[in-house]
Order: sequence, then C-alpha cells, then structure tokens
Amino acid sequence: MATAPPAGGHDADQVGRRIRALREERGLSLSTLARLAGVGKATLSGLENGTRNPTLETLYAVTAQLGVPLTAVLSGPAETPTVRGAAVGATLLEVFTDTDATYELYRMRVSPGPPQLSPAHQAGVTEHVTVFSGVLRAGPVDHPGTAGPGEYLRWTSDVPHSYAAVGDEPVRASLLLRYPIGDQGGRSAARPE
Amino acid sequence: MATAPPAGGHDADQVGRRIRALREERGLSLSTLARLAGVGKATLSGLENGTRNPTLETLYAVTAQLGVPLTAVLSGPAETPTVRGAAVGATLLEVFTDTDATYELYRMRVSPGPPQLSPAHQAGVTEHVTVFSGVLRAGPVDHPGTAGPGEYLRWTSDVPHSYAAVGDEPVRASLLLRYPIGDQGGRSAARPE
DNA sequence: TCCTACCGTTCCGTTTACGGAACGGGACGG
DNA sequence: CCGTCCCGTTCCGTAAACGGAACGGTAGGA
Repeated sequence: MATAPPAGGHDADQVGRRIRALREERGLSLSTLARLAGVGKATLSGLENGTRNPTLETLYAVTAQLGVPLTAVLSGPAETPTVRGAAVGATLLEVFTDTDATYELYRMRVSPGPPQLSPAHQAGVTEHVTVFSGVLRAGPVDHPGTAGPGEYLRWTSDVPHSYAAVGDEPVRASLLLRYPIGDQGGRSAARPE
Repeated sequence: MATAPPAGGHDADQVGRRIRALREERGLSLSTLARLAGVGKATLSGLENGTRNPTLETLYAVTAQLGVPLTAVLSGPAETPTVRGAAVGATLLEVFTDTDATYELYRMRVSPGPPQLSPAHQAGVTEHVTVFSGVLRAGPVDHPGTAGPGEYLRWTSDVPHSYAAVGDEPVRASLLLRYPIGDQGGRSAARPE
C-alpha cells in the first residue's frame, strides 16, 4: 500500500485540488504560500499535484496559513452520503456529543416530487430543520409543517415522517438529529465509502 | 519545524489519544488494529503516543479500519476556536457554499454573565441560531429575542448584536452564518478567530 | 512451575517525505 | 532583443516515517 505516492484508497490528490483551489481563491502563488506556511516549494507543489503523501504536520501548516480547518480539505471524500428514497439527499457534516445528547448534522437537499417517507427513529430523537432555499413540507406524516427560506421546523422523529418540496424548486436545508445520551446504537455500521 | 516528532503547532498527540480511545472502545488490541489496517505495530504505537508525525495515508488506513472519517480524529484540535468577549465560544464546524450563498456553521457556547457584543457584519448576512440547552437572549442590541432548548432565532447581522445566557445555566447552540454569494469580502477579513 | 499466547514498546534497516537549489518558461521593461 | 522577475516543476542530499523483528511483561493452561 505504501508503494505508489499518488494515493492509497483515500483520494489523496483530491486534497491537493482543494488546497490549490483555496490558494488560488486567495490570489496566492505557490511560492508565496510555501514561504508563508514555512514549507518547501517542492513540498507544496507535490502536495497539490498529489505526487506526495503529506505528513499531517505539513498539511496543517498549509491549511492553517490558508485559514481553514484541516477538515475543509479532507471533509469531501470522508463525508457519508445517505439517500432516503431517491430525491432526498442528506450529507453528514458532523457528529458531536454534548453532556446530554449526541447530535448529527446533515446538509440536505430535497428534489421536487412526491413526499419521501422516513421510518421512525428511536424514542426521544428530535429533528431540527432549517430551510435555506425553496419551500419544504415535512414532519410527522399526519401533521407536517411548512417552512420557507430562513424558517425552521422541528418534531420528534419517533413516528414515521415525510419530506416534500413545495413547488418545483429544490429545497436546501440543514437537518440536525438529536439523540438522547446513551442511545446512538452501533456506530461502525454506516462506515463511509 | 520538521525537527521534533511530537508536534509542530498542531496538537499531534491529541489525534493519537482519539485513535487510542476509538480502538479501545471497539475492544481491539494495538496489534490487531495494526494488522487489520495494514500498518506496522511500531507505526500505530508511535501514532497513538504522539511520537510520530503520521502520513495522511497512514492515518487514513487506521481511521478507515475504525470506521470513522478522518475528520473524527482531527476535528477537535483542528477547529478554529473563537472567543467573542470572554464568555462566548464559537467553534467552526464547517464551511460550505451553495449556488446562492456561503454558509459557516458554528457550535456555540455562551456562559452566564453580562451580554456579549458582536460588531456588525457585511450587509445581507443573516444569523440562524438553534438552542440545544439553556436559554439564550440574542439578536440586534435594540430588540433581541429569547429562545430555549429546541427553539430558534434569526436576524440580519448587519447591525451590532448581542448574546447572553438567561439564568445561570450555560447555553449551547448552533450558529449558522449565511453570506450572500459574491460577498464574503476579503476572504481572510471576516474569518473567525 | 513452565510453556504458550498475546499485549504494547523498542530497535533497526529501508523507504520516502522533506526543504534548498537549480531549472525551464512566460511577462513585463529597458 | 535581452535582462530581470516571478511563476511552478524537478533534482538531490538529508531527516524521519515506515514495517519487521526482537524485547520485556502479564495472563491463563497444562
């Protein structure tokens, strides 16, 4: 596995592409960024082109200089794409645990069409949806709510619930699932990729 | 910079601690995980103890075998901690761009005490706050709103605004900043931190 | 008690990521 | 036209991350 520099399962040069994009976004030359980040030009060049397998330290030096967290260049391929039905795509952004509950945050897209159903979750789970664009009709199947851009919906998801885009514009929203502590079940089940 | 193995600005052995925790959580021995992940025991041992500066490839091999995304072991120390005033901590979780806007999502904690002020952002920026625990009073300084667990606040943040915990319980919430596209200003200007 | 099995760490030779310097190429200015 | 500047890539010696093997320590079984 440690044979070819370019990759090894993980799409290594994807990281390079992101870094190059971020660098050019800021109008920095390779030489300049390398100097600011305190790494060699050869290193940065190889990193961006995916011909090297960077050290965590190197990667951090560069991303820190770019002003983004490490996750910004790694999150893409590591995300866990989920599809409920075919027209509802939800992408896991982050999981974090507080003293009282575990949270899963998703970015969500609902395409126009018939309502998409989602089965009941464990007891105590609540869903929080904030709509960014489009109009969403969602919630328990027997009494869903409607939300437009900037609006917010919330329900306990221990009953079957549905998602639908109102009108022909796709809906973009964030979805936050809140699992009371001690819940969450097995975690290794839904491994990415 | 590439001198001492342990770290170089980035808290490297924090990553090791997370990996060790994840491994033990699953009841795996170091030897077993090393074999499963296809890395040497020496490598994994050094990684967990923070005495090495792992390659992205190595780190991925291990996290993939543990069934977690790379971000799960990096998110902590790689996050950009922000302090507005002293009692409001906001941690950047994710930045993503849609067709119409750029979003920055923060996890937020407000400690009890006097209201914390935040200066105005660019025109068109909106803030969306969802409260998980505690009671938050926040919004434009002249007419803030109040939200309890599960509740939601939103305002346009082109005027000075404030955050305050109501009562003596700290507030935990998510904060979403929405920058209209083409805005974002000097990319590094309005960066948190 | 001794033997075996497995644990995690350490030793060590090999592989490779590292930064500095050299390089070719394009963009201006004299 | 040529000198200068900066771009990004390539060359190369050095430093260090890599995996395999050897090591000490702890259980559990014969």
